[in-house]
Amino acid sequence: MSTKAAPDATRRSETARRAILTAAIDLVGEVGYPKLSIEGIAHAAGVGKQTIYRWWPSKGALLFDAFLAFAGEGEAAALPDTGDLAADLKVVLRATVDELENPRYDRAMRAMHVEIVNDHLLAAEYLSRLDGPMRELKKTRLRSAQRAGQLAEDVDLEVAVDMLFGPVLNRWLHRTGPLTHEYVDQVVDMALSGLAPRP
Amino acid sequence: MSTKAAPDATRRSETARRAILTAAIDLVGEVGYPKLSIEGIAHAAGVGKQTIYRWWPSKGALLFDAFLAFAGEGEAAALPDTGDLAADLKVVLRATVDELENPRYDRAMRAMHVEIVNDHLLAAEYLSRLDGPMRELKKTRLRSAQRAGQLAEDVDLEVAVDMLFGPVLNRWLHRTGPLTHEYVDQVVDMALSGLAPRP
Amino acid sequence: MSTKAAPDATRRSETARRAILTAAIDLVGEVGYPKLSIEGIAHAAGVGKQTIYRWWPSKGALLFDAFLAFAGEGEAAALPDTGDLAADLKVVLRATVDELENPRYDRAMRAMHVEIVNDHLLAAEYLSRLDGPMRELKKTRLRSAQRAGQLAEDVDLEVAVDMLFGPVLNRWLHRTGPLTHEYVDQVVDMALSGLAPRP
Amino acid sequence: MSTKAAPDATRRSETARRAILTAAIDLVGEVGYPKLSIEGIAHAAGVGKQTIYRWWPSKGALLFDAFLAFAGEGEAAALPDTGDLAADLKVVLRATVDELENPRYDRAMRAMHVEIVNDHLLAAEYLSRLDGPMRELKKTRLRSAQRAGQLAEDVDLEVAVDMLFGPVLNRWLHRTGPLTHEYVDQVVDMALSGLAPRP
DNA sequence: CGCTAAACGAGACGGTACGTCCAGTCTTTGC
DNA sequence: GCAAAGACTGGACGTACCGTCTCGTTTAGCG
Repeated sequence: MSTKAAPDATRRSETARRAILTAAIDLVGEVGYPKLSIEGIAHAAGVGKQTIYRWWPSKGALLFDAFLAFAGEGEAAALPDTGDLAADLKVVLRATVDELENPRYDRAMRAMHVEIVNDHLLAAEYLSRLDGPMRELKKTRLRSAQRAGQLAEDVDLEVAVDMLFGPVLNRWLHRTGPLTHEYVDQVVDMALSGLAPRP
Repeated sequence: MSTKAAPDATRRSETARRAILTAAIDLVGEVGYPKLSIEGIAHAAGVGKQTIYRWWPSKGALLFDAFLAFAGEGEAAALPDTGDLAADLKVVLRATVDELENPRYDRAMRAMHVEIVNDHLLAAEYLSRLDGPMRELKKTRLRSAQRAGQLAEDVDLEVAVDMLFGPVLNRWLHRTGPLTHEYVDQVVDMALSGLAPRP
Repeated sequence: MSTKAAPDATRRSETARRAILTAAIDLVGEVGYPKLSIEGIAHAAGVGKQTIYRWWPSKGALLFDAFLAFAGEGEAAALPDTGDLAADLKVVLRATVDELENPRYDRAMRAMHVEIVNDHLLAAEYLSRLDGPMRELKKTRLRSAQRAGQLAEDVDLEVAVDMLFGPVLNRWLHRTGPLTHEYVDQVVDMALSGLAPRP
Repeated sequence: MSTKAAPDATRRSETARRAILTAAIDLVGEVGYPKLSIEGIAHAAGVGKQTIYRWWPSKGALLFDAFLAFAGEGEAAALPDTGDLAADLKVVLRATVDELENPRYDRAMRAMHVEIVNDHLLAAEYLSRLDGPMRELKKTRLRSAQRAGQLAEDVDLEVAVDMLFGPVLNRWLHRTGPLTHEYVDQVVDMALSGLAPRP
């Protein structure tokens, strides 16, 4: 039995919640993650610090919610399926890099990744609430391709998703090279046809 | 012309430098990156804080040097080349995941990545001093394979490296799944033969 | 208009305030003024440094408040007035030197003077809150003596106070000689009758 | 037997010594005592820190020497003796307040007093090398007046000096009022004739 | 006159304290 | 009766100096 009363979510102020999430996203975009502080968010949101601590266990969790609330809003329910797997994947990956090139989105996304890298719980949360659903959509599209004979039957879809998105995400995070449409096209083509020579 | 006199490197204490780098690596392994402090490193190294600030501009730069000093020591000069590309790549990637599974290495590596993600200058340093040389070794091995007809002639080696290592690094950083030998074997096979069905 | 919000005095913790003042006086008595540090006071008072910086602009101001709080507590409302001016003044000055001989008081007092000597604002504060009121009491007693014909009518009381207390304070601060009851008696007698021979 | 070789005064660099003393006086006049640092003096004098530490045990001792070297240069060998005691004393005291009103002198003098107040050894040094000789001159003049019948025969000259200079020094140090020629005239007159009414 | 030892400038070193910022908790007050 | 406001303890930040300790480089005096 806990001595500390759990906050009663029914009484939660929706105004405050929105203000906090908005302030968090705005601030991380303005000052960058390393200079982001709870105090700064509270001030910008016109909210007491306690109101933040009452509802979020960590800066990462707050950032995560903020990210979900804004980035996740216009999320598609399914990936395009024109029948041409390569073309569809290129569309999706090009959209992804376009998003990542937007400085606001980029900064928030990097901030979230920084938190995830060092916080197991947050990583789990991320997997189940953001990465998981997205991954499911991708696997659905790949499964459709598999049925259409455009993907080898013995391909592990989980790994296939990694093959397509891993290189791109990695290049973005580590800035190992420019993130262009040409690059993602190459990745898609290479992933589909393989590095080894075709007979 | 700078108004601030640069420290005179010839008078630098090698003892202090080693103690600081060692302490940094040790501490990041013990307490993790978010709880790592310059003050803590200085104390553990038996060194004044100023001695750290005199020689490193940021915690990230220090971490980077520490990482270079220790992780880079036993670095191979070339990747194995037995003639069997797939087997060689699997050896390398298995060794990589083994390293990443070592908690000490894992924590230091994550710490460095966190710094790199938010610090352009450090990222550039990382590219030129750590990632670049490693990438060159990988490309050399792939080039050899290309000459041997085990790799398609039109493959962009830069992207090929991304295809092989990106998925693994990504899974490690984001913990999207277990990092096993089986997984890297799958990645290598899939990258070489492609996702599309072979005729 | 200030950009920095002034602290809200109504929310101030009386507990912390008392602990800080007490610690300041105790520490200056123990380690002496030159080794007195804000950090030391904060630690001894079980208080965060910020709580000191929030309410006092300088070490001198804190010391001054501490001094006021403790030394000023048992302050007399008026100087003795038995009708015998010389005797009354000797009583007061003897009490003063007794206080100054108390090492605790002596150290705190010296510390305050050091701050005052180099800080105009603090000096002004000192004049209005400590020296001024005391001086008024002294002048009141002298005025009474003047009415009783024991003091020349054309004597400037301000200067008269200096004549009586200046030599004693000076000898104390500069240690130009022993501070004894005999000495203050001499000062009083000499100030009243003058150095020139009486006819 | 000491392990530490005493510095060999015969090899001492007169250039460095002068540069240090000059820099000390200049700096204390510019930045004030509380912001005066050994490092700053060394830099301004174009001298290594060690050269200061080699020859002076403390900042106070250095300041004291600097003060002696500059303030003591034009020191008179005797006080004026025109036969008119009051006039002579007024001349001396007016000259004193003029000096104290010079900001450069004022700051250096205050700095020295601060050191003296908290350092017994320095205070003793001050008494024997600066205050003592000056006091002797003053007593000599008073003794002359005593012989001329302008001073009561039973007056303790030590205390008499305090009566004349104590009030002025005190007003200067504590800024209890303006330091004017009128003020010192009043002090001299009052000290000579006494506060009590003359019959 | 050339050797040598000390003093010199420079500045890195282990430290202490500075004054600021923020984390996370606790308290008061206004709506 | 909740939440804004914000004071509280705690502790890391990056800076400034402390006093000590080498470094090479003059420089003085002796042999």
